Amino acid sequence: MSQIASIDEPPLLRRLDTIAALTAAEREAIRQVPMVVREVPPRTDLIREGDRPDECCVVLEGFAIRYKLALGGDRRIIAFHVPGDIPDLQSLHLARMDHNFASLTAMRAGLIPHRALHELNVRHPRIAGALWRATLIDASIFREWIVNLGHRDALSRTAHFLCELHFRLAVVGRANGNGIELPLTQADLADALGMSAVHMNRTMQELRARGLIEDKGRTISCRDWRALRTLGEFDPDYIHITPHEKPDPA
Amino acid sequence: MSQIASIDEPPLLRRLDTIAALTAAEREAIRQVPMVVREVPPRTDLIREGDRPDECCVVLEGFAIRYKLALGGDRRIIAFHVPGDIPDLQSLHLARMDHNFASLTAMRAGLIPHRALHELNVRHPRIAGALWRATLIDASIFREWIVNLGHRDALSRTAHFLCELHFRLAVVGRANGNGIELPLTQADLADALGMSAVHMNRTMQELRARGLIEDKGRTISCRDWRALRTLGEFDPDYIHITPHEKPDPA
DNA sequence: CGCAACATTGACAACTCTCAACCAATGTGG
DNA sequence: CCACATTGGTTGAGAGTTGTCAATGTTGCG
Repeated sequence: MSQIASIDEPPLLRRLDTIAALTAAEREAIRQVPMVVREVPPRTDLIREGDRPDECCVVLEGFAIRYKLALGGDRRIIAFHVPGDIPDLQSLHLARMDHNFASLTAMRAGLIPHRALHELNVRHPRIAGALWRATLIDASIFREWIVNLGHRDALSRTAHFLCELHFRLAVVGRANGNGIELPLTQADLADALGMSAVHMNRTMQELRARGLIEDKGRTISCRDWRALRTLGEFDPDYIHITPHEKPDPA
Repeated sequence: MSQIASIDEPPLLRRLDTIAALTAAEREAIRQVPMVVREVPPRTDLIREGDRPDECCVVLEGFAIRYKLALGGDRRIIAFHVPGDIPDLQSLHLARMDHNFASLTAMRAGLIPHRALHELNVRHPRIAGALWRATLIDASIFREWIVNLGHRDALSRTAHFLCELHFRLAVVGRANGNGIELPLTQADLADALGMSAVHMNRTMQELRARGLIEDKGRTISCRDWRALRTLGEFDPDYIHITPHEKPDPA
């Protein structure tokens, strides 16, 4: 019924393999979808609130965020995206964007016309189901963020975020052993985690002091993810990876 | 192409009318979907984390919540549901529940087998689109909660919540003028808004002291929703009501 | 070298939590 | 009808967490 994705699988296919068991025909159909590849500079808006996009964007390489702007112009990061994600998949059925979507690092993006996705959905109902499921996983991650922001203190909130990032990167083969790339500045992190940059800084120091993380430059590493998971009450079930692709639970 | 829902429209149809312009045939197909009606006592779990439901539940009357349980057993409310909502629609494509779903008040629930919904989706792609959209609106509300919990203080957080509730009730014709039913205890509210019950109490007092709300029993009313919206930075765009059904923006 | 972006620090204020008690409304049993 | 238990709302005091402001390091890069 399905094959395991190889390391050099295109990011979208690799990601879809983690949420559905696709047939060879379905995989081929996905490969054939027309996609325009575009190199996006760091910190560049791709979609703004109020836009009505007619294409979706796959993250092929690099990192992206979604954010909202407060009345005062403050930015509130609401989601973080890794290769294989389709951050604006919702635009397929929800015409008006209610938030912004931007690159964080330099990013390679794959643009797929809505029309092509609609055709794919009609021709391959199981792919439609998989895409629907992708948006549902998106929502599940939001729910977990609600818990994280509403009910955990700065330290475990940060631990939880790092565990989620590590897990999601591992799923698509982007974790380097114990380390992950963390392209967010502390101010970005603070914004995503609902705290001030100063407190974010002190929280990172506390994590380092406890020996839970080490960071050199843009990379963060952790000798004991289990300890970090305990601190952050992290349980990856909410990311809904199908068993056949569940990554090493180290 | 579409008709405006009448007051005594079944809640699901009334809700779907606010997110899609359905044809008479599509509306009839929805009416014909087999649904078992069940009376549910207050505060009763309908679905637990780990369950794999084979039906979806429409809220016909009353209120429901979704929540997660922390390791220590603490409950974290992640969503609030009003008549017309299908809180577990995600189970159609995401087999394993990652959270719990329970009645809050006495509730009339309509249970629809997944099979029937899948058939409906196959036969009526535009209904499938509308249901997909419903799950996307769900996700949009989660995003707004992320902003609310992460970036607003207790007072405006509470104001925002009340505005959302009022708006969503108004959409399905369940607001009584300036008042709404608020069946949550202060402890429930505190839990949903990520604060302690004591602080919730003081926050409600502050809202009353400022003349923004009045509450008698299980009902809350507000003379000036505009002021409350300003305080809560509430803008209903994220609820994605289609223009033809947009309720009075008072 | 010198700028610019990011990280870090200290002092202080503000917000929110915890604990522990008390009040008010409601419902039940005797 | 009252005594009592239960639930939900309220209060006060004190502690803990987090935010703000303003300044100082540090690093990378033109």
